[in-house]
Amino acid sequence: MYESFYKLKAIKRKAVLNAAIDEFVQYGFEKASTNSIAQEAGISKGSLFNYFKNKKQLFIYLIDYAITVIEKLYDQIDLSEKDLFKRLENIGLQKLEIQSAHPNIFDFLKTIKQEDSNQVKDFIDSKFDSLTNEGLNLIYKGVDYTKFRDDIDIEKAIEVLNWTMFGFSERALKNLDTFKHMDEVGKKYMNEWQAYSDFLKKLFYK
Amino acid sequence: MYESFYKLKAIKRKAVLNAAIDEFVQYGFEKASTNSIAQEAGISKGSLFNYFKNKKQLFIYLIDYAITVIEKLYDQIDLSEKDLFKRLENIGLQKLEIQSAHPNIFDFLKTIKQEDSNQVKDFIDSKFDSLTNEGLNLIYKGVDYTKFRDDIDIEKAIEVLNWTMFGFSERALKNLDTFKHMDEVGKKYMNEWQAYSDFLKKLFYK
DNA sequence: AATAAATTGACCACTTTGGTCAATGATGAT
DNA sequence: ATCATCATTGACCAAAGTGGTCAATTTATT
Repeated sequence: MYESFYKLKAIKRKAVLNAAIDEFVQYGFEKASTNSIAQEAGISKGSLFNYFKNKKQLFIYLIDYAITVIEKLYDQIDLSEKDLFKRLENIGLQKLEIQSAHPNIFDFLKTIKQEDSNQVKDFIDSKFDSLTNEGLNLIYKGVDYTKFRDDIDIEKAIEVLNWTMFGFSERALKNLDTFKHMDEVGKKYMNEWQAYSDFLKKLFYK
Repeated sequence: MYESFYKLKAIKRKAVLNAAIDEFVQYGFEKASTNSIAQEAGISKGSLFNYFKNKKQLFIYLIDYAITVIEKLYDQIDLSEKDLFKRLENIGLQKLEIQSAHPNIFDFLKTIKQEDSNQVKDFIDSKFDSLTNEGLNLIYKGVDYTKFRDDIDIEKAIEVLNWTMFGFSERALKNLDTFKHMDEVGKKYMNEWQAYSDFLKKLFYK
């Protein structure tokens, strides 16, 4: 199916993936331009349509790719880690790693859920039926909630924690320096996050 | 300049404004389609180009409109209210009122800052030079921070509060029922917000 | 009924679309 | 050096969409 695409060198393959992801995130399936994708990826349109027989196939490939990425993320959750903050920190690190390779892949997953082109809607729905919230629950499975203060609404605490993580990572990604190496940047931001994590832990925990 | 547009009935005017805002938010200036705007607003393209002489004028009008809206919001901040939570609640109420008329207007302000079409970039820059962060600082001016616990990092507390507000309103807007009346919906969500506000107040305050 | 004002959508020249394919370039074996 | 294989290119296509116009029609006002 995608043999010619797999044969590509990793760097080029990544460039194509990210160019396509960016374009679909910004404009949606119908208005995404294969011309722009090819140009942004630094390849000719002929090549793009050699790797993928048409726009729809490319889109479908991306969805499957993004889903396997997110499933791998869920698989790597360390269920033996009972501390919520430590567990989220691990997941954050892995997300950072993914995002250093594919900066927009989580946005892509978010936007395709709202995609409304009839050409691809059915396919998307079929893919997400199975995936929905499966891993999201996993994140909180087996967490030791007795560490939380008794006079606190734990559900609200988790929501605030989530929104804080989201806000923090949004801000961090804006400042991402694409020239520096991932492990360097990763260290910096995980350090910064530590401060927020400690801040909330002090408030939430006994 | 825009006489014919001002003569329109309020409902129609609002429809045009929101259709245009939505289109520009989603696709940016260059790729926004005047055909789509007219169709979405329920008017003919001829009318659209009667109200605004061209796409650029329409875009510029929207920017000015959005800026006056946000300036009015800043003007209405009650500086005599020294409690941060109460002050933010007031602002939230006013934002809700604005958003019930123009659901996407804050997104519009956010996205035009990243607009990179040469046709309009200069205009945008000139508009935002003066506005930047002017009102954002106002929100926190004169707030009584002695109410906060002494062992707390107030800057982080404000950030967490902001991210929580953002997360909450994002979620609330997704569930917005367009059929119900604004005051009804507003009451419901301000009630829900109260719970989050109290939750954080209990943690942050002495 | 007559006049003025507002609205329409077919129409224009031009650009962009997704997709094709003959030609060219690169690679490695002989 | 020759040849055969494979990857890559971009000019090219019909079709669709673009921002914008304007004569003709509908609606409102007198």
